[in-house]
Amino acid sequence: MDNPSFLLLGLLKGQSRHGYEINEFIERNLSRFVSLKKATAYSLLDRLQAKGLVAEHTEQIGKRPPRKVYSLTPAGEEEFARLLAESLRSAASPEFYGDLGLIFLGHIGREEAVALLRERRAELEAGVTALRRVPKHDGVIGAGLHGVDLAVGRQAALMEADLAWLDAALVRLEAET
Amino acid sequence: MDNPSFLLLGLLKGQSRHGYEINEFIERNLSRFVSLKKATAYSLLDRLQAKGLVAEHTEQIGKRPPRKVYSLTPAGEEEFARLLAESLRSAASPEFYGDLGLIFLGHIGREEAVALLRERRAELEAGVTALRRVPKHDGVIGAGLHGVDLAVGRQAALMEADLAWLDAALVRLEAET
DNA sequence: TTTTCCATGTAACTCGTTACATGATTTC
DNA sequence: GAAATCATGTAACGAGTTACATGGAAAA
Repeated sequence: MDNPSFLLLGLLKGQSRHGYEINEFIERNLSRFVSLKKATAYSLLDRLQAKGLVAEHTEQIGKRPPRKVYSLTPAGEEEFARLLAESLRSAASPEFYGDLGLIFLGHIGREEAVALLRERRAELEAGVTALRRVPKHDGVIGAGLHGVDLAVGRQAALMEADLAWLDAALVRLEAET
Repeated sequence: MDNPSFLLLGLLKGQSRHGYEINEFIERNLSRFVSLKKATAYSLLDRLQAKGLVAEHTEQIGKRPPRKVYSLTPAGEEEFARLLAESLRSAASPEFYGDLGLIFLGHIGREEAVALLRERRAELEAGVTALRRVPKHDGVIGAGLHGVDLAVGRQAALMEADLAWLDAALVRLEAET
């Protein structure tokens, strides 16, 4: 059970939604953080239904196109609880693949490397500033001290640490003969 | 052009290797950081050759099985340089998908959440300790102040920041009514 | 009246994983 | 004689992306 499924189950927890609505929600509120394409969401909802984790019923309002409304089944509730516990429990160490550039730093000239890392620094700083400006999502999903805001806070903290590390690395790199 | 390709091109930079050798190298030196399966590497090498980024020639030593030795073509050198610059330049913000658990924290009881986050804390702390103990890879890929060691240092810094954030978050969570 | 919104989907494609297959040769 | 090493692959599968298709209703 992977992240996309977890996301969909979470959005259906305590609230039925139809596919289009789910896609809208993701685009409007979560696009900064996750990327789940429409087609993927639709077909994933099908698969979740096939697995018995969500139930589907069709409804039509006025002359609008009919919608498929999904809601969690008991099995879905259980699975969501399991995934949530697992997600909170495990550390999911900050990505490493993005560090391939650092691993291969020896294949580029020192000065060029420094120049590129300075660009990275600028981008990172802009990213932190932008994140700190993100409006409060409080209540969008849960209530109280959690939800999107909590994740945003963690993200900002990590990016600030990245910035600090990068500054130190630049100093060391420039001190190299 | 994605991470797996970048990895393979980087391993071929300045040094021809055959498929088996590449897989061995990844397993022995990089398994902590990247996961690229054998079958994937073999077929990816084929694709890279089809794209003209690597050249292939077969050699046989004694009565051992014949090997396919790959090396970068000029186009491959160029592509690698491009990918390296791009990788160093871009910030590649520390993963967010792993934060889905935090986003859905509102769907679980406060005490249970705290208990799970404490488990996460322990795991994270163990991870940091383990990382700090990673033996120096200096010279494995490049030489000097870079290569795997640099990436390990960044990773450790990020994990320590994560730990600090987590502690603060726990304090706030427990202060909630 | 033209564009945007609502709402769902299909088809073709690429990518990565798993499990399996092969067969000689060196090491224990 | 058995096991691990060397060395490369294939086939089947699932997941995700892109581009395309549809068609009525509401808004500009």
